[in-house]
Amino acid sequence: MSFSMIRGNMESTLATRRRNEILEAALKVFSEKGYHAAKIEDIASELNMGHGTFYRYFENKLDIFNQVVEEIVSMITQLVTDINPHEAETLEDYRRQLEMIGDRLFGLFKSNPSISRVIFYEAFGIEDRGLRERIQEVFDLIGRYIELYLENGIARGYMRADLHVRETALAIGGALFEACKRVVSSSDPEQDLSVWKETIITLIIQGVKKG
Amino acid sequence: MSFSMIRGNMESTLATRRRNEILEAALKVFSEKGYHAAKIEDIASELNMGHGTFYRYFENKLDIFNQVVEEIVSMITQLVTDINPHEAETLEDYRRQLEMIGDRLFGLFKSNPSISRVIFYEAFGIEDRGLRERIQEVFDLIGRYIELYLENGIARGYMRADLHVRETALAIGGALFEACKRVVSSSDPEQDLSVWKETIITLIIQGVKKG
Amino acid sequence: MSFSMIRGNMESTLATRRRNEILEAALKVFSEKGYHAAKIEDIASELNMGHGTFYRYFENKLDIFNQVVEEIVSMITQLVTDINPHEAETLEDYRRQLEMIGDRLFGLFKSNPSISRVIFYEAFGIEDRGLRERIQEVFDLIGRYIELYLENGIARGYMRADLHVRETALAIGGALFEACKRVVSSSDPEQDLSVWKETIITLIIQGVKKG
Amino acid sequence: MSFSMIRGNMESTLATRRRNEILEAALKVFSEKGYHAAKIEDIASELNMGHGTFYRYFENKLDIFNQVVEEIVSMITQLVTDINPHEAETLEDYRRQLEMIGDRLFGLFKSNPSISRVIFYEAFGIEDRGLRERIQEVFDLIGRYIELYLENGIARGYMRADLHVRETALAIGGALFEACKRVVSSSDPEQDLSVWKETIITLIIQGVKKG
DNA sequence: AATGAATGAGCTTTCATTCAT
DNA sequence: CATGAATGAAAGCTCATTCAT
Repeated sequence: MSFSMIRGNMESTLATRRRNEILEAALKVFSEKGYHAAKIEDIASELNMGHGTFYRYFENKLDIFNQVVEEIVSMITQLVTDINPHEAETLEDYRRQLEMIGDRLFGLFKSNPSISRVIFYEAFGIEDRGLRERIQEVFDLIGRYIELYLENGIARGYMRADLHVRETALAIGGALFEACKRVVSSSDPEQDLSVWKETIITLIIQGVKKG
Repeated sequence: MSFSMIRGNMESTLATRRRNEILEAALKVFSEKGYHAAKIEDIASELNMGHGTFYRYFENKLDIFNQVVEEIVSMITQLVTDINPHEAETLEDYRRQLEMIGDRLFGLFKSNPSISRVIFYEAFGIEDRGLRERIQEVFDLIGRYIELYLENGIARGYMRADLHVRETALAIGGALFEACKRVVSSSDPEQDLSVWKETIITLIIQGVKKG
Repeated sequence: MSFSMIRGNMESTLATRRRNEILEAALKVFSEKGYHAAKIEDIASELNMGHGTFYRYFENKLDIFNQVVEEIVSMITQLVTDINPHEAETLEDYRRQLEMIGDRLFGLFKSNPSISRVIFYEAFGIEDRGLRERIQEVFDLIGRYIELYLENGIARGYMRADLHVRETALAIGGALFEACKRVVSSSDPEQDLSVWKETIITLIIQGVKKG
Repeated sequence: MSFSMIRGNMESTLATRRRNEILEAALKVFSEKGYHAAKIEDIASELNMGHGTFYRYFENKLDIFNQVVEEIVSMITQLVTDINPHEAETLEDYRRQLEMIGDRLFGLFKSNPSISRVIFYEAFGIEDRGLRERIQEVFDLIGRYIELYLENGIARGYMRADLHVRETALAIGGALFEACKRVVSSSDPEQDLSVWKETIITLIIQGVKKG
């Protein structure tokens, strides 16, 4: 699955197609080698392309990495904001929403495992304030959405009113991302996905306590 | 708090003391600039030391980063393995253990904030299989310890027997690390720490469900 | 004033017209940015023309610079050779000739200030023996013409017979070019031009000595 | 003759000696190849030195060129400001001063012909405002000194009071530099120098007019 | 004829590492 | 042991030139 497909980009001049190819190749190379070890040459030869060509489409190495991250960020954002946090009227509804999000996030990462490697690992090694902030933003966004779910649950009366919503949301986010990482690198992702979904959802809803 | 102090290293020839100073300086520099932006020169001048001297104590740049990470890993390991997972006889005991771990982990990261920056962020940007695995190991170790707590809880009968212990443990780990990151970078760490402890513990034990 | 106008080029196929446009644009760009900083792309976009087109009219970058210089050289040559050094029968005639040359040279440089910037400054930065020699030639040509004036003056008896004509001619050339540079870059060229003409002519004819 | 000798630099740590060697080599290379064609590698191999070493002593290519120019500028400045324009009481004194300046300027350029090539030719091809201004400054300085001579001559009564001193000074400067260029590149410099001195001085003092 | 996408030689610059002092 | 001058591999980036369309 390519960036352009996911974005539903229908217009595809030769130039934009080329651009997307390079973006795709860069994602692959960055995820395999990491930002610093990746050479522009590597990206270019991935496409049997002269490395000078790269610079017709992107300013420089940091520029393309930013854009790769931007693509990923916008995919995740779309995926997260797509579900209405206020819809869930019961705990059961909520559980279904959680499952849906898990499926989607995992679907995204599985469609192109490079995405998870870049967003969860490689992106942290770059000393660029803007980039760091952009990545923080997406994690924060997810956090804020989880907050909305919790607030909705509290308002509807099926969640405890004394929750620290922000912290609880971030904690759930942490657990969620751990699940994503593990499932993506699993040897039996389908099986693991279902176990993880059950685990996360149960943990969130009931905790570990008996009864 | 220095590495050597934490490790309780009593023997301190001139050479080992120097080594520890360099390790300390390297931790600082790596955490401030990141692995790639950090120059050997930076580490050396932190100690008003010729940068050639560096190579009398460490093989090369990757070597010292590995050792910095190793120090951190062993601190965390010690801290985690220090508590006996089988001691907690009741849910209340367990809650106390969780609090203790939270305090300790946070104490470690707060004593030297560079530690958290390196272990949570900088360490990911390096393309070195051995290093990656070493870091994964420490997260896995923590996961395994949390597993032991869960198994103990199940055996003692105060936790649900149908938990996927491994996955639940990793999920808890994910939430825990998120908490650590947030508290460390908080503007009011003490206040936040107590909120986070309550949040995490409540989430783990009861989940979000009302009642 | 364009190159073609000055050369009085009447035949103008589409191709030669295009060629002249490019030459014109190149003069502008070279004078603004200097040879090395000027990109073929810059010249092309000056004409809203694809930069590939450039190579239909000129061999390469050095080629067009040479031709730009050639145009300038031939303008100056024409201007200088246009006056007959043997016409001046008296010192007064000579003074009038000098004035005329000053007016013309300055007129040329003022009609297109790029010309002076290229010939006096940019042309020196290029490492191309042929080009250097071509430029030297035009300065030498002017020198030789000034020689002819001097020889004529000596023959007619109104100049000192013991002049080192070659060196005196070159010295006068040096003073003349300095005047050109200063007038061209002056904030009040008309005023400066008349002062400079008087200065140069007086210096040449009488020197600085009183009486 | 080296930069350091001329500057009378007595202190010569290993570092400053190295620096001067590089400056010297750079002067040679820049004068032979021109700024743009000169590679850092060329300067380095001139000294059988790794090209990385260059960067221990100079920021970058433009930096060293600036410093080469700065050395030249300060030599010329020293040489020019060394003679007191108010000393000449008679035209004969003035003539002797002119001769002295000619000898010195020529002596400088002859001691290291690269100097004249850099200051008269190569320095013009660089697109760097600061550099251009610095070079203009030295030419202007010489102009201002010549002005002082003229003003002194007028005050003493041996020069015409109606001279445009500034313009006359610059014109003389133009002639003077032309002489320098020619003598430096002459095949018989000694002979040419004496002819040129006589020519310039005669031209300045008497002009070309008979009687 | 006109175009501009593609190319890669060629440059500058950095910095981990070495080693003579 | 300590030093820091020297090194050169290695990478990013530019832009004149080519050539398929």
